[in-house]
Amino acid sequence: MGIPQPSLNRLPQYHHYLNQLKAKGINTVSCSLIGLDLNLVPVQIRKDLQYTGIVGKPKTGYAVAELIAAIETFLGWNNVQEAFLVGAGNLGTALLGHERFSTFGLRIVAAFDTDPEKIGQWIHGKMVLPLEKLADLAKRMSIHLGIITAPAECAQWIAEKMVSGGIQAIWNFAPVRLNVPPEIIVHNEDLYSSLASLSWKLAQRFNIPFQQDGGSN
Amino acid sequence: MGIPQPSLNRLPQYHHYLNQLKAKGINTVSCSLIGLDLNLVPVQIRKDLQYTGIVGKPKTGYAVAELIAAIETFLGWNNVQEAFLVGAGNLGTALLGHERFSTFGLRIVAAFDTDPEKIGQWIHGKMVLPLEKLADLAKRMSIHLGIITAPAECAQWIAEKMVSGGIQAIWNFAPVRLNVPPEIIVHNEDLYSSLASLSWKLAQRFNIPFQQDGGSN
DNA sequence: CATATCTCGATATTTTTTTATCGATATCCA
DNA sequence: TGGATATCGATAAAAAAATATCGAGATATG
Repeated sequence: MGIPQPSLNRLPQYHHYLNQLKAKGINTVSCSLIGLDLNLVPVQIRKDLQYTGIVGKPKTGYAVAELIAAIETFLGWNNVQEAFLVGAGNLGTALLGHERFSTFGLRIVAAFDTDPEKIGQWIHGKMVLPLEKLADLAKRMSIHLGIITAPAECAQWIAEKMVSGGIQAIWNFAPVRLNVPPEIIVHNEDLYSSLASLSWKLAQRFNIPFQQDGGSN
Repeated sequence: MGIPQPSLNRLPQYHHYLNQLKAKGINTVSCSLIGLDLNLVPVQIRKDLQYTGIVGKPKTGYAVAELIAAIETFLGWNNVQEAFLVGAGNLGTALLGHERFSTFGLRIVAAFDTDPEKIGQWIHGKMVLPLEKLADLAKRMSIHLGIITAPAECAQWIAEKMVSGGIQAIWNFAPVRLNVPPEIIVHNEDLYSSLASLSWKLAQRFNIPFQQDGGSN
């Protein structure tokens, strides 16, 4: 893997924080400061940042701009990936509207759906196309990334269309495990899974009110 | 913590899978089978399930229905939490429309916004109210869960309103770290963070095409 | 009814991730 | 200019999570 998954997940957090610093005109930052603001121990931050290849200066810390650039380069955020999105429902529409994705290396170039009502519409400047055209278009436009925001029932079928169109990575918002060839990168964004931790913690709070662990994480 | 975070995150995956089995009329399941379908090693599944308190039978495995119930009880999904959502934009609308949340212990009862255009509208059967009313209503209705789907700039301010209204847990979709009292449970749902792993893996794929690790996870 | 096989649950081991420690070095201040 | 201090980077230790192993019990089969 090269970098631990948890470190990978923290990098965008640093990225966001550093951009705030930059906006405030702060040019240099230490792990101690980041840790103070982000509630993490400095050593961990230092280790995470080391994966990006950045080097800091003792006593001073890191150059904010350099650090931002290092994270972006490391994550591949400076060469923008074009993506197709399938499922122009509520969630799909939300993602299509997220203009800020382009700052994070993602540009959704078209949406697909099977609903005749939706096909032909423009959502946030992107045309909704019939799903049958996906594979062919993906090939011709060399699209490597697909986003599934369709209902769980259709997800597998959509994934197969994506794969047949040469798509290499799928960002899947449907709560199903996709069955695809092993070389395809699948990232599941399961809101229910996320909700689970929250419910559990909340349930704990109300069932065992005397044992308040106070962790905000 | 009681249960490791990764285990907690896997439980909904099992839950979903088990429901599929149930729908197919399968009454009993072993960890080996789950593992085969979900691409996990049986021991890990067994350990995860043990946290829910379920006991299986050698040779047979677990009773599907019992197992589903055990997970739901463990996660607190059978006593539904009512929640307020703030930010009736694209993402907020998407979440308001997710009727299935109620199956997972979550019922969004009202939406809030500051935009006069939105206030008074009904979105998926939920009224959009002015944000000023949040704290008071939360108190009166004993709402313990808040969902933030507003822009990053407003998130901190919204969080404070929630806290003042007695809300105990916040599901935060804005990409900012919220500054709240330590006893408040905050769960950040950062799409950019999620995107990071995906971008990184995709970048790896295109930069080092000869080192195909083939991991679909 | 005995034996082979499967799977659980518990314990042990390995791996991964987090946290601690320490010497080296850059900056600040007297 | 010299010493105090903060912070990095590297190495080491600790904690957490994943995986392996094994005995015991349940079911099927001959």
